[in-house]
Amino acid sequence: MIDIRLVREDPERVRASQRARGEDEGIVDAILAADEARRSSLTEFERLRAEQKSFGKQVAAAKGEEKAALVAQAKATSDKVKQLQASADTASEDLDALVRRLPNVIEEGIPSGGEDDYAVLETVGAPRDFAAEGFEPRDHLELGELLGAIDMERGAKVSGARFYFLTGVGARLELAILNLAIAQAIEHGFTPMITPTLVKSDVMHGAGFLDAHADEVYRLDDDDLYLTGTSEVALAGYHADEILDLSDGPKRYAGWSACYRREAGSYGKDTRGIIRVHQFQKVEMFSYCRPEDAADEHQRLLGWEREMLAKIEVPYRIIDTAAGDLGGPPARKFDCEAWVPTQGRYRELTSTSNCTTYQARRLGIRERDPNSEKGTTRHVATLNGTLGTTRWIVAILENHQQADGSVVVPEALRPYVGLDVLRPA
RNA sequence: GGAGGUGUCGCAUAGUGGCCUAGUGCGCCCGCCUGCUAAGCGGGUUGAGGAUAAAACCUCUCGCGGGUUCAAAUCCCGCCACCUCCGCCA
Repeated sequence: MIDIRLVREDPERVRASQRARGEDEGIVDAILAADEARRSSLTEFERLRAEQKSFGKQVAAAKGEEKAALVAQAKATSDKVKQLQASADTASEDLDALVRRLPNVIEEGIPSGGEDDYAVLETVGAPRDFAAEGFEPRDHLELGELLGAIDMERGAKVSGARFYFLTGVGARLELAILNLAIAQAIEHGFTPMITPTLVKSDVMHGAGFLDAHADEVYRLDDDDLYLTGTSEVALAGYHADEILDLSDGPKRYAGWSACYRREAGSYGKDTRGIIRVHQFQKVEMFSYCRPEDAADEHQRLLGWEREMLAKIEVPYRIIDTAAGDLGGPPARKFDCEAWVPTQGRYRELTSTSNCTTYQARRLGIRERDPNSEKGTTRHVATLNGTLGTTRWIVAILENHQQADGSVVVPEALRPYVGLDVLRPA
């Protein structure tokens, strides 16, 4: 949710953001009208309510017949107050519903357009030339099966399509990635967190995951709970309805959790292997910071992602996601995509978003405004970014494979895997 | 799952239908006093929204949501959280 005051004060900026996203800009005028309607009905209600209250004191003081007369008189006001309150409530709800439909206002200067309109900011490292090395690279699943690391067949037997078992060195490799990520996060001052993966609907809503992509989310109907697709949700809800002290800098958490995604609408895409699955594990950075510090914090999160990618020694590129591909909460999003040799293209390994005050506003996360002498509050900014996921196994296996099907473990992972080379069983 | 209890302004507490515009103590902030500190004295101290050039001011907020009433922290219903006990279970 964005600040209604921004719509009032700078509607053109909001319209421009909607245009860049390829979304309806007429909603801005609808919001302005609804805001006007809310304020006038609120004023009307408050005026009569004040009248009712002062009249109530006269009733309390009166006795006998006089009191009976006053009570009768007060009755009429009471009905009218109820009516006005009802219409003021309706007007507020109407405005709220409209404002909640509005995605975050984009950071100025990011690319306009949709999925394919991203800008490549940087390419790091070069893909290996397997032809020059004299062998055809195997894809991650073939390697995974050869190494006894990935079992898709039994995953499907037990849970259906897009489920899998990580076995033996596969399980060790996943734990290694996640533990390396947690270790790095701790080193940089993050608080490690193991989060709930079932959350209430208001937290799911607040984090912004039930708007455009609600069909991506698993829902437990009997309990009115949702399975989270990332620990970002629980970490955003962690400080809901609190006033934080950010005077010592951002509050940074590293969440470790299983992640669940329905992958509705991706039938036929990435059906092979563990690139696109219903359940995986992730270590996610999450930061609460001051709004004016958010863009810098975003760069810091990106920096920590790059540090992790350097440790697994894979070629990758960084893209600046186009406005129309952001989703509701982010104002800007950087993805790091690793080279996947057998696909001949880059695939997302990390994603870092600056949600500015969008999530915090919905979740009621505030701080004392350092610019205010009266100690008023304001909403904080929230950001998130990936430090490691199950999918990283794909990039590691394919980029570090050798002609005999063995895989060299990147040095930084070796203490966590406990092996220098993974060899076919 | 069942029974009982509790939920008030940062903390502790008072408040059983109108005098609550929610009192008091502690803590915290500002000031006075004072060689310094403490004590003492005076004032301030939930959050949200509206109004305003800014204020004064107005409305809402006593776990959350409904209801009764001219009037609700107070009465009624539902929900949630916590505590105690019983049962069941990893």
